[in-house]
Amino acid sequence: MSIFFQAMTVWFNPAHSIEQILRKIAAETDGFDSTFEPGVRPADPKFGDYQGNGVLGFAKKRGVNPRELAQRLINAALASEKFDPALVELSLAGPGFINFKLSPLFLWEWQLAYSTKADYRTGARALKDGRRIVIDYPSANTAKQAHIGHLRPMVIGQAIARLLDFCGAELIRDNHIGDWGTNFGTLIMKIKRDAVDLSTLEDHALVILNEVYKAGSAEEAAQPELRDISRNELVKLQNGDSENTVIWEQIVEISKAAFDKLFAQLGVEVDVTLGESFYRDKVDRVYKELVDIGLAEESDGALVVWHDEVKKFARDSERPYPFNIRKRDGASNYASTDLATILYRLETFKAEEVIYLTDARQQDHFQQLFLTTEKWFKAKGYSLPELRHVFWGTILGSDKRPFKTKSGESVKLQALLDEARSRAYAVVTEKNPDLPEAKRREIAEAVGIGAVKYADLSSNRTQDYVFSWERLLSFEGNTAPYLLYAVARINSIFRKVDLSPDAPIAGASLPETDSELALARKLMGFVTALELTLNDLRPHFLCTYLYELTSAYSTFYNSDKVMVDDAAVRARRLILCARTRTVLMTGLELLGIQPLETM
RNA sequence: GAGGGUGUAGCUCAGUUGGAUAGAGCAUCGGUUUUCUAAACCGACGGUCCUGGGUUCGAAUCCCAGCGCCCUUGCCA
Repeated sequence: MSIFFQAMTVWFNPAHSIEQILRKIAAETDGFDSTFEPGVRPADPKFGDYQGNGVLGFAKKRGVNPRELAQRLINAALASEKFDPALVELSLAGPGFINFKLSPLFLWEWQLAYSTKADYRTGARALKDGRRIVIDYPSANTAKQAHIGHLRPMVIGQAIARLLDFCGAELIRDNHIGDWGTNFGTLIMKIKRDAVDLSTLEDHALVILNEVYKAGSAEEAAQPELRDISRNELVKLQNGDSENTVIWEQIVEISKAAFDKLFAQLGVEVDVTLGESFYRDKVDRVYKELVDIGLAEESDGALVVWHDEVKKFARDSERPYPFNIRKRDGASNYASTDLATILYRLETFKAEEVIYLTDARQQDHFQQLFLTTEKWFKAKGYSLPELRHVFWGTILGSDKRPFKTKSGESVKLQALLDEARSRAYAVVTEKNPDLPEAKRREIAEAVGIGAVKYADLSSNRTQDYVFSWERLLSFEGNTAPYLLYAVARINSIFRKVDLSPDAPIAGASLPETDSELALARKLMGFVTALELTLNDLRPHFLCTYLYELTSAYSTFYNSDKVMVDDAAVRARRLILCARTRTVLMTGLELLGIQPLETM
């Protein structure tokens, strides 16, 4: 690095640093003031690495020539000596853009300064520095076999949790299971009617429970008088009846055991499991406080909260739509327990932020929940955590209808995972018939499960997406196999040269070829990708980045041979391989996908 | 009726929140291997960004009015 510019170190996050420096310089430059926002963002590589657009809007408001103003800022920036010309080049372009082009020296210094996962982690920690966040996931329901609808909360929730953790949040993963709902009345009714002995069911217990519930519901539909019995069983349970409590405990245990099996396969981690039942003695305080502050009132025998300022929820709207927090029969519902849960998370976990993960259909519920909480906490003087609802669309089949089996049943999650494994195994066997079977099984596990996860993460979560085995297991395009394959090829190179990918590599020259430079640039983009992903909690930003990085690597791999005779060239290419491997592996792990040594 | 999501290449999807000539993958056509894993790479073809107005230096992106599809809309979660 130039000795004349000792103030300038290689910025971990260049867009941020350039933005900050420019803001400071502008404040001391004629024609600007402290309201000036430089607007620095990544640029199309043909223009540079970053561009600043802020001058355009600023100049327009003041009726001055944007090009002249931008030039003045460039001059001031150069005079400040904050921009070492050996590292970054500034230029004026178009109607008043400022382009920043990083030199090969900068790109290289960056690779040398930030080389390990720990380095990235250290840099990323600033993003959520110590913030106490409760993430509500995957919040499975009980007494029901998991189906494809349970995939997204597990996969998306896991990715977001890992990301928050990586970026420095103090995270509590709270599995808020649905273990206290109306369905237990029906279940207990049917279990008693048929004298089902839950303790003898063993492995297939959940399947039986699933069928018991279905049969029970069907009978209720046919014989409405059974509903009263079910309702009574629920009331008895809620009042602590010992016989019903034993049955309830068995059901919950069976459900948890089944979900634990899926969690293990999908890598879902949970810190606490506090289901709805945990809050059964905490809802009375909610009713009391909401009534005391005049927020909740009786309506048709139920206790409800009206939000008249929102058209849809107002009491005088065409279809009244209150937030029902206690049912007419006095039983709690998920609004009651959700409210009690927020209070608990504030008082016990000291949550500064609570993130809920559910599908898009529950948006009304969360809007009402958040509105109610805001008013309630304000009236009581409780501090209000930031409340976020992270939602997603439906998984569709090729007919654009929700993904179903050929017979029209919902696809069981276990069956989906098994099919992913067997399809991946078939492909591995076709491509690498000589590998031992155990090895092929191991690869199929990572590729199959990884592919299903990646398909779920790589498109914008708020939209529905079309599920296609052929596409998600393809090695072309934005897929897990494509990314995993790149990692495997890098590993192969290091085996060939007999070096550890994590070992320091000395004697490298600066990158020169187009594909080396493009790859080095892309590697720096990891920070921006993390930031973007975190802001909106949309994992597909990270996926898109990893795909682009892999694509840049593949181009490099095909055009620039690593194992060449020139030691300096070979060293720099090995460094690029090592960095690509680190970023890809770090990114894949954040997404919950296990990288492979070989494929 | 109200609210939310959505509409971009034949198909599946991106598009860093208003920036420069709208991008990928698949499909189609053509090319690359005595070279580190060809499960790869390179190139060509392909666009009324649903329609019509508006805002401005600049719009796929923002505002208004329509149209299409999906979802939600009182005691399931």
